Amino acid sequence: MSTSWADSVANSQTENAAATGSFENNASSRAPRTTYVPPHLRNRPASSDPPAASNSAPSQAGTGYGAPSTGSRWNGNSRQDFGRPGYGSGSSWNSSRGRGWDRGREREVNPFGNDDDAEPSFSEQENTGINFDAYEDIPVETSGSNVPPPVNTFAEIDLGEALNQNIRRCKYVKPTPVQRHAIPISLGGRDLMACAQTGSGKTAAFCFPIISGIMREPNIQRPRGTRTVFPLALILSPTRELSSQIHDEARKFSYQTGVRVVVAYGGAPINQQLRELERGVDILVATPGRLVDLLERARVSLQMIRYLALDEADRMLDMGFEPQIRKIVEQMDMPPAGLRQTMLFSATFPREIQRMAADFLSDYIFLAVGRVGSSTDLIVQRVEFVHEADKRSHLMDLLHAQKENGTHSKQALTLVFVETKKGADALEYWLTSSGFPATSIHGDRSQQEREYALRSFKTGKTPILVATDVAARGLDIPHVAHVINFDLPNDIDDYVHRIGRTGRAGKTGLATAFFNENNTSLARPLADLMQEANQEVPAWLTRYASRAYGGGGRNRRGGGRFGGRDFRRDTSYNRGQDYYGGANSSGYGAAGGYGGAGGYGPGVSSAWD
DNA sequence: AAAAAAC
Repeated sequence: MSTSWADSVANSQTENAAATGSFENNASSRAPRTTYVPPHLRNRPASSDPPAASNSAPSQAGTGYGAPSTGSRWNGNSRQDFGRPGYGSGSSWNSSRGRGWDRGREREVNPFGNDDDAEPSFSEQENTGINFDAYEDIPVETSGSNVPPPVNTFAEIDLGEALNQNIRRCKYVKPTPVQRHAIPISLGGRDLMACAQTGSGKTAAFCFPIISGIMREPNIQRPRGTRTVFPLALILSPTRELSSQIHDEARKFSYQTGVRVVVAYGGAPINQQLRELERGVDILVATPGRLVDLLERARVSLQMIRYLALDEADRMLDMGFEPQIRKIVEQMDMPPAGLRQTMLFSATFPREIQRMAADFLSDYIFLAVGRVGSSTDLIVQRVEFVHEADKRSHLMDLLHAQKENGTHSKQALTLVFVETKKGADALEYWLTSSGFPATSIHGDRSQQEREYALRSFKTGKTPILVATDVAARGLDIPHVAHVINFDLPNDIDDYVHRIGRTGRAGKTGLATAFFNENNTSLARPLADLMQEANQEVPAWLTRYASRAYGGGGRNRRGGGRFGGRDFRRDTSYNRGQDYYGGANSSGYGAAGGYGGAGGYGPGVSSAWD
């Protein structure tokens, strides 16, 4: 079994390598994206490390990075913990972290591949592709007591040289808005509920403070002589692929910091994950089911957890996931709120979910980062009335048009969302039978198939991916030019997450939805969302919307505001009292909301990830 | 009603 798994990884790597040649300059450096690297592929020879990865700390101190004035702060008058000998040099990092991590025979795999020297253009394309100018005037709202002020550069944050170097390797020039606000809050030790957009560096926003915080406590003593491992940080996400993606990102950020990141999720052989855990783990990235398994086997203990992060937190706390999350957070051995630091990230935070989430938080700060204008400026949204029976032929028309347009290429991927797993299989079969290069991803496929499909899509081998909502949230897939809602979801939030797979990294995107009489409950929130996004709303859709089917769509959740509003401001919650006393808006608009720019109509959540 | 998430 493990052989076939390893083979599949090897195969996908081969495939990825093969794609490099035909994919111009942007595929090879994505090799480290491979979701799971088995041990026998992990120990690359030292010669594969790029020069920049060497441990010559002196040569890197403050080299032209941001404001150099603070460059010496980290190594100089730093906090007591930093006095540890050899800090910042991976070679001295052993006693308290994973055994053998730094031994020559188990060198840390360089997650940056070789793109430091060879292919700088990739990183520019993928990492600085973020349109920072578009982020300048973003409305930001914070509430809670004593909110730490935002920062404007990475350099003015005391993250540590090793982490700063990785930030440079990632080609992150300056922090995105969510990073500017969230990182100081987290470094200040505060709990956080943040509404933020994944494409703008959300993962980094919770990873940087965690990694930095762990680096500052190099001598944490953990129980020994047991097979149980004691991670210091736990990052939970709702899908395996998203956990895998977070793991890949976190590994880049923690390269040569001595901080070990391990991922655990279902569908993959548990033994390899156990071996990884035994080698030491500081940050555990996991999906809930597999984590519960590991906890019940007593292979993982949460008693040393200092940091808890929930990505896509509203999904993690919705009906399907809540019991598992409560079990993990409240019924195992994790320190309670207040004794750990908890960070919840999501785009949409329905009031009910916020209320529930407050159980996991202690004196938290609420942070909402919006976009000027509409949240989906970069995405052109179209809605077409298509009867159920006509959907396939209509889809084919669209795909044929793309093909003739020349947009049907490896650089222009098309993501087709359907409502059911069966529907995904059927549509994939129909598309491939019709000569379209398509594959599919959904929860009834094996993990191997899922990861192969995602890779095949990303590399352009099959530029059409049929997906259920498993692919709706968080996944960062470059070059998705078109998202087609073959079946519209019932929840406007899901729509928002789905179309957010395109229009990323400063690129424009197109989102087409097939609407018919089965989607009437979505008419109003959809029309409102599109209007707020300055999209053309068909007259027929407006008519459907005005009929107010289904009691107004999902007003029940949004409560009349977009997702980014602190529920503690609700009068029903604080009963006329100024509950938290420390409300402030960071210089943007009135405290009451967003008014025009970035705001949404009744019942519509924000269009963030 | 569906999807996701352990074996």
